[in-house]
Amino acid sequence: MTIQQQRAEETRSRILQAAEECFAQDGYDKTSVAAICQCAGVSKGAFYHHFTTKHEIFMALLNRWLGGLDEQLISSQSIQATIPETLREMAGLVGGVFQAAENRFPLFLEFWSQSVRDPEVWDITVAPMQHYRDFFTGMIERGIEEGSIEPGDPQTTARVVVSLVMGLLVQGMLDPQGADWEQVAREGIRVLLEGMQQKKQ
Amino acid sequence: MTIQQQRAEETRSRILQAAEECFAQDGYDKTSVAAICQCAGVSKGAFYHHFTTKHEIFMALLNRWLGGLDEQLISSQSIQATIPETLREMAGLVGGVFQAAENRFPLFLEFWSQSVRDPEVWDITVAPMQHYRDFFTGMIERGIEEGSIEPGDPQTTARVVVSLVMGLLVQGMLDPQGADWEQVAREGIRVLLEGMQQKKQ
DNA sequence: AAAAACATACCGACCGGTCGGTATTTATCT
DNA sequence: AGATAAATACCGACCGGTCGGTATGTTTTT
Repeated sequence: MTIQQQRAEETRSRILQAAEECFAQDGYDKTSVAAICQCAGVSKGAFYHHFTTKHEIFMALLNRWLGGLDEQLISSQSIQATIPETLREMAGLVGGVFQAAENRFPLFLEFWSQSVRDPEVWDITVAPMQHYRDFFTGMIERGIEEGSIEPGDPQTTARVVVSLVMGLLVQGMLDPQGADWEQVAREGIRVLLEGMQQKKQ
Repeated sequence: MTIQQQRAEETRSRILQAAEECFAQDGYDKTSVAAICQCAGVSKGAFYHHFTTKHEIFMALLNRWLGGLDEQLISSQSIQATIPETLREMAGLVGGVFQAAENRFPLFLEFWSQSVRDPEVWDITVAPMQHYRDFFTGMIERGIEEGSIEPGDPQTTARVVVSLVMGLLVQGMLDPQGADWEQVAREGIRVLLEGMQQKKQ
């Protein structure tokens, strides 16, 4: 990689960083390209050299953000543990996720809001949801196999889990100080598992 | 009420209706006052005769929408039933709520998105959440009293319930065709109750 | 010198809000 | 009851300003 390419990529990432901050702070529409440029310390020419459109940089951010999120969650499952144990462990991670992504949450809402209008945004916003759905469906199925979860429709049960997590996310986004959301997550998963587990009769 | 007042209120509600449609379709920022006027079939003068600001009509819509929602939910609790029965019944209502408010969902997301930036919007958007929290807290407390729910922190449990409902809402908003959300709601409440109920040992 | 990486000046479109004017209804006076 | 004044409801041209995007020039690397 040449010196010039290095420099270019540095500028590119500076612009991305600045755009993320601006979008999170003021929303997509109210963030002007000029504001992004000023925040990044570059000119408009630099911006339009690296991105063809304001919309494009928005999509770039969305992809980067979702990619990272996905990686983090999938890698957090241990193999030797029981399904309920794994789920409980994942609930414990919620607090970390909240803290790590706290300032990106407004951007998240922005994505959702845009996805109603823009099919392109919809695709990559809703896809992860279905992805997690499948992920949890697999877990539930294995739980039923190993006998730790009561037989039932894994699809529906998985949707219930995802719904709970989504709800936690939204509440955490809108009212971060409203509760200890990590604790609520743990309690929620606990109760859900209690309701899903085989009763010893 | 005089003829002139009738006429005025008719135009006013026409503008409100048009604004609701436009905001839901294009979002707050991208909806121009001119577009609202065209959709309502009135002039800009009429608009600014009835509302002082674009922001004001947004708030008017928000208030109207939340008022209706609140009424609907609170009135749906029967007194003679057991707490778990009441909760199950409320879960059954979800389908109706979804169908009734389907085209308003984008507006809902818009409200949330705005609430991150606008404290005024935040107040009246997040307040209902706390309201429902208290509402469910009361129900859980009564459930504990009547012995149908295992003792624990009613606050946290209530937050779990609200989270589940919120998550269902979001998923239903973003992917209405993705599942039979009413069924998921019923199943979710069922599992939660199963986990919360006193085990006969 | 050719190309990449920027900078700057600028354009046309649009938007929220204003304002002077008009038409219709309502109140007041004779 | 008829005339007149006042208030209400509404119209639509217009303005200051912003914004996304472009065209062109300048510097730096290859």
